[in-house]
Amino acid sequence: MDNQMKRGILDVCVLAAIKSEESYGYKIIKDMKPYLDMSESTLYTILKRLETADMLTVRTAEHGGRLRKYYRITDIGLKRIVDFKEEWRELLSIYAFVTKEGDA
Amino acid sequence: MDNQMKRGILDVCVLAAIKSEESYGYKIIKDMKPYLDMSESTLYTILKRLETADMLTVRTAEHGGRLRKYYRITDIGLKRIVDFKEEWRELLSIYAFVTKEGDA
DNA sequence: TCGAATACCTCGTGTTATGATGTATTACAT
DNA sequence: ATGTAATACATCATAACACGAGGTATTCGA
Repeated sequence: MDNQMKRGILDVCVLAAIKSEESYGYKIIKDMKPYLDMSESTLYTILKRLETADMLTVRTAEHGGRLRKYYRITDIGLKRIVDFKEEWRELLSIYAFVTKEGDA
Repeated sequence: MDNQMKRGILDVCVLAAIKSEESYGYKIIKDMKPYLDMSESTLYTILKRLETADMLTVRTAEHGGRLRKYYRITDIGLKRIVDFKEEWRELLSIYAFVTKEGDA
């Protein structure tokens, strides 16, 4: 998918990936893979951003001799998903505009 | 709607606005208003970009003592709209991902 | 033993939406 | 006649942000 197209939805995708249970970077990318490709550099940037925005919390834990950072969604993060659903309605309206009238 | 969210669809919206018949900047903004707010600076940037990409052609004509630049979509522009419909399917899949499983 | 997988991170770059600002003319109300 | 909105175009600086390239370090299977 187009780079620009991804803006605005990547954040929400990451939040969705940790919605039901906490997860960590490497796993989030793999979970999202079937739906959307996201580079590691992008993911870690987003995770930092979401943390700053208090949409998720982080905890570091050891796993198999390596450190993992587990991310858990917050109420603010959950609200972001709800807001996205609102925005989706606007998107539907725009999609209708793009595909309507004198359609080629 | 979120600023970032608009990326990737603004181009297509402008193309859709001139799809059935040529139009000009000021009118395009008004036509899109019910669906999406776009500032003038954004529109003229996009029009320039689409022209460079050969997705539209321009012709200047006088109207009521003022100059207007009329934009007409090209085959490449029409193809862009078709491609967008493809991308839309991916978006639907992402939307499903965001709203599914353990939904809050 | 050696590469792939796991797991994290930073930095520079290119794209781009927008507010602020500018230039002109026309239309309309006061 | 005077001013204000509407029409119509454009540029520039700025900030957001996705990504490739590059870096570090450990574990595990061939």
